[in-house]
Amino acid sequence: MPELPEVETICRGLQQPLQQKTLTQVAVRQDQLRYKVPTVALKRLNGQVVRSVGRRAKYLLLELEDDNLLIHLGMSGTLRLLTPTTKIRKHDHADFIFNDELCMRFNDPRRFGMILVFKKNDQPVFLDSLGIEPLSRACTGGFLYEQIQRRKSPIKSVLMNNKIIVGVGNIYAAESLFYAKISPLRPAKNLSLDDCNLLVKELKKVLRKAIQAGGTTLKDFYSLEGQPGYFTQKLAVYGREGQSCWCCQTRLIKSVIAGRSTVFCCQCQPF
DNA sequence: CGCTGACCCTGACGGC
DNA sequence: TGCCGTCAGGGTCAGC
Repeated sequence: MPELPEVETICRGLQQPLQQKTLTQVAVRQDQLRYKVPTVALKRLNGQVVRSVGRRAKYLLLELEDDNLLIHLGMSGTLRLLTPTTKIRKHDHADFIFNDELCMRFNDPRRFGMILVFKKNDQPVFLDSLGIEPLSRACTGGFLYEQIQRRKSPIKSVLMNNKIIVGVGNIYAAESLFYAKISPLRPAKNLSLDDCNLLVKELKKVLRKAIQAGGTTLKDFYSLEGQPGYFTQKLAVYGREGQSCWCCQTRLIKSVIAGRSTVFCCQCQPF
């Protein structure tokens, strides 16, 4: 479900409530996720204090005293903050209960999410192989330009490649390409440095705006309080196939790129 | 090495 | 009303 702005919103929302709280109990009631939930390993978290809540790519990172807890929401995962006695819903996989009877409940119908635990000095290698954060200083047009030199796949695929830049999913890839007026189908290596500069600029802009809006621009987003997103019609192209372009009124078209549907304006985003 | 497509699941939705 | 096909914002892996 969530892309980077949504995960960032959840991360910020968890910081205040969880910081310095002691985890007293982890209750797993459905351990089938992308990887089986490590029920046994989770037991050793009991009694540990939450030092910080952070994010890397779309992973939420809860730093405890001796261990780190890694949560990925996959396509359909949600976290809610409630009391432990709140009625269980379908697909509620796990509860993380804290010393003040606060409960963080993980729900994931499609089971593409992950809950992982590891010792602090034992960071999983896959975190190291991730690309750079799109909102970091390291993410520049020059960086992208350098990365695309040998890539002939469509620029949209490159934008969504987590080994290059992390956290950019189908929606924000489409949106940033629209604002940069670049066709998602263009072979990456055909982009100029100017194209890359503009694309990175628009990508950052659209991500920042979404974070400012609290990640609520998505129709399926649920906040920590369980409130659905507004879906404020702020998306220029995503989900607007067949409707007219805000810029030139041309009918927006859909094309499948690397298995993901992509909406764009062939007038504003020439090939 | 780069890239595509299949796959892991359930639920929502549109067409008939 | 119900059944069926299609699609969904992510990530991994086999195979070309």
